[in-house]
Amino acid sequence: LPELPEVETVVRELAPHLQGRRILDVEVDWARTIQQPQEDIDLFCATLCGLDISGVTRRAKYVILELAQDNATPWGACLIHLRMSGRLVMQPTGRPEHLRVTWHLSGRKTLYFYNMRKFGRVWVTRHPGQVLSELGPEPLSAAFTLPVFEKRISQRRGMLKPLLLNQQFIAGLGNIYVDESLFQARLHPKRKADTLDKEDVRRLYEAIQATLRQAIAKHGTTFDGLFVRPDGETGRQQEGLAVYGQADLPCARCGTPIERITVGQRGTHICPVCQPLV
DNA sequence: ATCCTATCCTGGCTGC
DNA sequence: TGCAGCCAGGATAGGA
Repeated sequence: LPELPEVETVVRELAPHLQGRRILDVEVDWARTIQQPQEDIDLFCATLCGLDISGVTRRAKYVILELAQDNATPWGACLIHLRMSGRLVMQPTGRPEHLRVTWHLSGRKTLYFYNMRKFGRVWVTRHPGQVLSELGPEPLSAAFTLPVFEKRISQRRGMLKPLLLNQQFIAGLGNIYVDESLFQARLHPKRKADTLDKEDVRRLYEAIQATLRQAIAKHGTTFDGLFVRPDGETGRQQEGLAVYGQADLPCARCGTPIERITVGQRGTHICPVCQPLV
């Protein structure tokens, strides 16, 4: 399930293929993929054609294809959100199933967007900041300091897990890395944000960053076969997961079987001993 | 602010 | 074996 580390992996590995290339033609095979201009395939394609990809970056779980005219004048961006099952790859899978968008580029390169469950969305906009305006801070950015996190969390009272999944509170975490971060911080996902002391908050802050950094270093998690890298390879972080998908297996810290519970209607994995609900 | 439900989707699994 | 029904999961919307 693509979260921040998976999207970061996609961006890093796509960039050398896409940077500086011109968009020659675009095909859309499922109109509802196009979020902006909403479901207007012809306008979407006409807008993109002729523009150049000047950079490939990330914000939260969005891939950002920065666009320019004549490789010089900034124009705007094409945003791609993979949601559950989206894949951005540089070669076709051999089967046309689930192919939603195709970008034909200069230099005989082609970018394919596959999306089995049709949740993924694509935007083309002159003002990407407007689409991204509601997102919370980037957890690995220099601006996301411990004092910033302390202040934000002190203003909340809800359960930790739904809070960390809230993209307006902090951007980029999903089900896997929230569970992993809470385990590493030894905090129960149902703990209320206003019951944490300063040391709890510090551990959570460190755990979020460490969890994301390690996952990026391992090129993301391919847990269910959904996430693949642009070259078709899988991630490696699934081998390093401590709790996610580890139900009934012994906790690496204390040996107690990992439990799968439900928190905020979401499947959740914990060690009941290491993460007590005080 | 917080919490719950519904919606969007399909492949895979469960149970009869 | 076959098939209906359920579930996961990111994000958002609407109601309590």
